Amino acid sequence: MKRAERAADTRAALLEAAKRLFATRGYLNTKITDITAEAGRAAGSFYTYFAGKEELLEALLAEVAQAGDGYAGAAEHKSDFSDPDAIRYHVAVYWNVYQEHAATFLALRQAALVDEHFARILREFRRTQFDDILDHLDHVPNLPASAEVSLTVLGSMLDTLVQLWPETPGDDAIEIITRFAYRALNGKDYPTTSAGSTR
Amino acid sequence: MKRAERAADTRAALLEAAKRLFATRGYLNTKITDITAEAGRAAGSFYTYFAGKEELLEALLAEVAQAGDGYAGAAEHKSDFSDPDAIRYHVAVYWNVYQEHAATFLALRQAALVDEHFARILREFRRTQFDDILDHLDHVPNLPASAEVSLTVLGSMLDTLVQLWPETPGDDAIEIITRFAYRALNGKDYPTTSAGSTR
DNA sequence: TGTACATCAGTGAACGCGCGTTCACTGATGTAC
DNA sequence: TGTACATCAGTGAACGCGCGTTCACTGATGTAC
Repeated sequence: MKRAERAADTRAALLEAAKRLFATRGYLNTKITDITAEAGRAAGSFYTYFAGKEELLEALLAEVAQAGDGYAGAAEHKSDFSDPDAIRYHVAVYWNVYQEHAATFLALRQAALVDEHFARILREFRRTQFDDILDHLDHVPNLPASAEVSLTVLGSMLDTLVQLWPETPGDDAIEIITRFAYRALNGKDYPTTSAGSTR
Repeated sequence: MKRAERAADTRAALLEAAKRLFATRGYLNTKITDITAEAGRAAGSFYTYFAGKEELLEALLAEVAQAGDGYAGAAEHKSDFSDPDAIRYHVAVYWNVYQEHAATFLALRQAALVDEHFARILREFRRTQFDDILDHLDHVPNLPASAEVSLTVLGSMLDTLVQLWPETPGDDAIEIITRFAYRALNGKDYPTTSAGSTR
């Protein structure tokens, strides 16, 4: 095996091991030696690739950012939240991206509690999402509060649920949240479709 | 000054100092020596009153429980969430209790991330609240999902907002959340009252 | 009321554990000729 | 193609920092007579 491959393997093994441990015990409870043990390497190897746990988390965040680029240019999507399909689309994207990178987001949230640097990253991440969607409320005629406040409440809902229901089948969760959000934003229900049953 | 008074003073000073620090830097970032310094005592004094940071948090939780007893027997309250006043009442109680003990709840949530014992306490606390309110949905005719799921989503919303808006004037926050919740649960809006303006 | 001794809150330097981080070493891959 | 040396991924024991925790000591309050 070539040197470069070997190195790439070890780096990847450390990242994978970290994700597994973050998902089970959380970021704060995971020691660097736990990660190297889980990855089947010696403690010292860690520092060949990362200056510390923080830098490893940065690497995981870079993975997310890269994966996110796929969605960035996503074809035309519905963007008027007075249309349930538009809400459903956005909820689904959020839900799927989150599930895919659940361990990383969990780690980021925990790191943000203890480290101002990651707190800032988390704030900026949320702010970006917020700004990207804010205009989707422009044509909702009967919001429960200002657009900013309505969107904040909505975001907080999603944020918590995605942590609370790690095992709920995606489709069910998406439909429930969509219906909840639609009702709250529009002040009325939408007709149940074939995909819209809540049970 | 009598001995007993002196002791009570120190214990109280430690608890107050801890709350102040938890509120600003968080539970996980607060060292025991930070607490004693903030309270103006020597490091060793801490252990006269608490076996560790965990036991201090237990004492803070006991304060909350004691304060909560005041609400427990609260006179008849509206309990049908198809009535906006019933929602508003419950949101207000939750909001006020939370604001009062914000530092303690923040500490509990952080401790739960790292310590299974506190994770259990937090789960049980939420479960109690859940069980106390579940039947309030019995007479809502058009829920967006099952009562259990609807209530969970509602709870997650409250939980996050109360962390997110520490400075929002209580009345505004309560009205916004009430309107949001009413719409989501009932699939329609309620008439705006004098107290019901959202801006 | 006064004196002698006991008790206890409070102190802060010192100790030691846990874990992050280093570093001399090994063996395998890569390079030069 | 073969040999000698250089480079580099990986190892794990040892080191040391930060912080929780202890403990001998002080001085003030309480108690006994």
